[in-house]
Amino acid sequence: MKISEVSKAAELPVSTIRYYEKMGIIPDEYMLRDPNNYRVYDDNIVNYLEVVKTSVDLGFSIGEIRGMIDGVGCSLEEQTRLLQEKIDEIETAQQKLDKAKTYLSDLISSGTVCEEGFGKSS
Amino acid sequence: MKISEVSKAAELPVSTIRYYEKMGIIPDEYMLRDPNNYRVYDDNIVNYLEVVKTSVDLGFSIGEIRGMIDGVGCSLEEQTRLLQEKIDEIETAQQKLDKAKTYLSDLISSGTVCEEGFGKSS
DNA sequence: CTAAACTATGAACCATGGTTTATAGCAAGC
DNA sequence: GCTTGCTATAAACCATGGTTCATAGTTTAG
Repeated sequence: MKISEVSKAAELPVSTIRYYEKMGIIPDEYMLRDPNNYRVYDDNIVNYLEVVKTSVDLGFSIGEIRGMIDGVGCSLEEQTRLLQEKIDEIETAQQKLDKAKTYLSDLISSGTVCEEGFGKSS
Repeated sequence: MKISEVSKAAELPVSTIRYYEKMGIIPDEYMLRDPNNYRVYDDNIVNYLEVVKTSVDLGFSIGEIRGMIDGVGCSLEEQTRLLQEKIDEIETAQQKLDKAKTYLSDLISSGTVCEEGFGKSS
């Protein structure tokens, strides 16, 4: 497939696919160059990009995704450790969001939005 | 107080304080200029910056904080609506994190990290 | 054969949240 | 009065995640 076909199938802009390649998250085996230097993709690239999209949607950064690709060769224990690390990060983020929610809910229920929040010194 | 004193008291770099001013989140009443053009701050700036830090920590963007400052003059109903909007965003973010956590936990428990995640097509 | 459509590249651009740098004025100690 | 230290400004720089642009080669349809 050519890049525009991949773009349609994976629902990602052509520019993003080239960007992902530049960022190192398109494993070599999914792409080769034809004699014109055009990128030619394996059909599996579409499923692969779905996984990438899911990962991005789940909050993984490009760097983390690259780390996971690079980590495919490492031990199951190591892979599990990396995933657990991410889960811990997620839990920390959840606690922070919970705090934020409580803070905002309290502001609303106290009815003192202006005074407690960004009320000016006047 | 001069900017470096505020910096120490509020535990924010001098550069960040100037940046916040440029971004419009330092209300005028907290600062004036002395004859040398140096910034001179009201002592209340420290408490104000604590609120800003809390807000940033809670996930508010600079733009949102500016919006809240600008909104201080608007009705309580409007302020409450803005806060509720943010709470809704937080809940959406929490649901996303929950999904991510479940996804990762399932990967670990299934023991198929490589195959299901970024396993290469090989 | 020519023009439209698609591909390639590198570089510039956008937003976000700052930090760093370059250049210069001001201030206080010795 | 001179050095050190603090202040000022604008502009450049960093990372992140892309998008857009300029320029050029390729391919395909009429």
